[in-house]
Amino acid sequence: MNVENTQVQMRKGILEYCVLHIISRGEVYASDMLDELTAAKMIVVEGTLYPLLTRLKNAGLLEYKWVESKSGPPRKYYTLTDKGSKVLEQLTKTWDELVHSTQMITSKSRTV
Amino acid sequence: MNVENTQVQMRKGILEYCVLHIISRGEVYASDMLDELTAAKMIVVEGTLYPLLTRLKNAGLLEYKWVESKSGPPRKYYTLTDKGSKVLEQLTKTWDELVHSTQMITSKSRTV
DNA sequence: GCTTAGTACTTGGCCATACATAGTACTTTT
DNA sequence: AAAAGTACTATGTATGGCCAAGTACTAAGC
Repeated sequence: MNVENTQVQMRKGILEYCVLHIISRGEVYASDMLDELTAAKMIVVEGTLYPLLTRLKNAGLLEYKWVESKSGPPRKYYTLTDKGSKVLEQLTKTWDELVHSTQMITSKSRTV
Repeated sequence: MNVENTQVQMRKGILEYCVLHIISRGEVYASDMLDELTAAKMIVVEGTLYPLLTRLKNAGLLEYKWVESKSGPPRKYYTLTDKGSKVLEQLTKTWDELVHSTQMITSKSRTV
């Protein structure tokens, strides 16, 4: 058990929320998302993002269309489905509550 | 894939941070922690908390002493070790950064 | 004294996800 | 035709939260 590992664990689930949010703002493809996630220091690698997108698509939260690219192979541009929007709403609520709960606990100082 | 599952995933790692924080405030035993975590709506069950405490103890972050109880079996009262305090500091930083990163992403609104 | 209820802690198995790594397929450049 | 770059796929590992059943001790009821 080390700190790095806990940091990895902390990202679990939150990443899904962030990805849904990014897609909710307009059509994007994987590399766009990687750039934004990296910029926000929500460090993610290809091998994490692509399987996540596939999971979300299979769950019916996303859909995509192929778009030809001028510099390389075609890209999958993702958009949220209605179901995806609903899930995003729920996750937003969950995340807000989680932050609130954590704050409730970590804002207390020692009583001894 | 369902929302509940993601909610469970979101808790990963964060729970560890919360537990360390609770213990950092003074000696407590498991039921105390469960009460506080439940009060903060950070829903946790016995089967999650006890193994977590054992992991943290084996990692050298916690130590405990048995204390006789007037109403039931003896209790393990936990305290943080020096190592535990250091880890807590790091996790605090990690958590703050994660909240910040998530905010960076989720505060943007759609550009389309 | 024996059973019942309550409290505190333990254990084993399951599942989902983040990650590492390697690989496929297509396009453009040289 | 070969090399480099881009976009996506596939497989295997490790970890932590959860469920469910179980152990052990104390106190109360009959």
